[in-house]
Amino acid sequence: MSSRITHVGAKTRDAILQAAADVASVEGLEGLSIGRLATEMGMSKSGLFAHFGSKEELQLATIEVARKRYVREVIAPAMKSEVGLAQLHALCQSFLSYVERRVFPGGCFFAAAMAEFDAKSEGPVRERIAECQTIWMASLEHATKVARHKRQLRSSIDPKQLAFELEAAMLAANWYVHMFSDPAYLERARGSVQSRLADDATPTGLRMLKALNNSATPSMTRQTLDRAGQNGSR
Amino acid sequence: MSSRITHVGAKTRDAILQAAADVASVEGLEGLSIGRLATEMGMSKSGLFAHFGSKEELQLATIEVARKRYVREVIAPAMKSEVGLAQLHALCQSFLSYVERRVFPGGCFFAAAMAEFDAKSEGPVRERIAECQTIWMASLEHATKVARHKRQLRSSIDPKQLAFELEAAMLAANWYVHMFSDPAYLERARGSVQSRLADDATPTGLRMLKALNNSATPSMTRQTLDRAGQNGSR
DNA sequence: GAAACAATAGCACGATCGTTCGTATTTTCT
DNA sequence: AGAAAATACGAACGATCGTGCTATTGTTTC
Repeated sequence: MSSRITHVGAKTRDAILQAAADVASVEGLEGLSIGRLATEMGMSKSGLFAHFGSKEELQLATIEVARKRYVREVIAPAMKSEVGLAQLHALCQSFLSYVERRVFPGGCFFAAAMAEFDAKSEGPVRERIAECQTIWMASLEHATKVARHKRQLRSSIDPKQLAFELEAAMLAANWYVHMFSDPAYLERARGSVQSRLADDATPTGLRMLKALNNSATPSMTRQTLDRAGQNGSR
Repeated sequence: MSSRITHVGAKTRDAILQAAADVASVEGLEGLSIGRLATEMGMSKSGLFAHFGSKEELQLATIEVARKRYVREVIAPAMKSEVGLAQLHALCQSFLSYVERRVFPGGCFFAAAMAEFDAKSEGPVRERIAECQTIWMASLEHATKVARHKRQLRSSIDPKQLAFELEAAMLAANWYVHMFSDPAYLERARGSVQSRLADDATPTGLRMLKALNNSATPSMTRQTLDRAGQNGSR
């Protein structure tokens, strides 16, 4: 009947890891304790532990489900945009939306993990986190290169530098939004992204950016109106 | 004899806290364990513990010595520059130099602490970290306002936005330098700072930035030559 | 229905955590 | 010099950590 052979335990295993990703985004991957997680899942410590051979395996598995969530919530939506400047713009907006929607309760999982492990000694966990971060930066950089090749960004730009500046603004927003519980920092980051792209855009690119913003703002307005229109309906 | 009444224990207490700040920049303020710190200091756990009434007190005291170190290594040097754009520039260079010089072995103490506590529930430690971050951002913002008032930056700029973008680049450099052991990210951040300031500078400000860079680069060259000239002298 | 297997629970281990207490050593004050 | 105070130590506490081992439950398979 089921399209996939799904051992009974695979479902609980995934449920555990989803919860693990949530708590790790708040407490960190080291702060993630097996006992605490077991209590939260309503099962025994040893029962939960049996799904993974060690805490390190649990951490690595947690990273993997977090990565899938990140792909689903950030990367995939942006892939629907036309490659080039539109996609670069979409990646940034998608990330900021992902922070805003609290896809992970503690903010971006990978930002937190990078901050936690960047000074720590080597190990498989640290290595995997670094890989994920590299891949993300590479996709920003790749979108930049395509945009440049399509003459939407000036040929004189340094893709690595632009990717760095975009990511910097997004990361900073991620920290400040949570530290000060102030969503205004998301708007600051959106402003930074806009400036950075506009600074380096060709006239063609500028027109595209203008269009992207005109298509985004009305949609938000409509959404606001829709929500306002719900009063009295329930 | 001594100019300051210095209870004998105050010296060891400070030594403990200096070590605590170092390890906290790597392991985090929660990862800081009293037993580990006592071993590192070559003293008993209870003897060390007696200096603070609780772990929270230790954490708060650690933040305080870290803050003093930050003021000494980042703020104070920049205060020697003329107020305004020069000082804003100096604050940024000073921060990046502080990361480069590894004033804390795990990178910026407050960046690490902010990342660790930003999603955590309220508490005195989290609150103090937020305060320190606010003060730092305020000094960037203040320098920006003075620069604007002195007509070194355009009157149309948003000081909060500029401070956000400068801080974003510096924070990102702090993470990436350590995560990938690649000092090139410091140069990326320096480039970002330069671009951000130049973008918003008036002609007067631009001339000043040009001068600041011409005075910085030869000094580095001289330093390099000096070091090269040392061969054979010892 | 029995046998085989996967999944969970129970219990205990050594280690380390923050913390307390009583005591010994050192420094400071009178 | 002697009293008082500051400082450090050693041992132990309850709690929690990650991790094993054994038994019990529940689900497939013959």
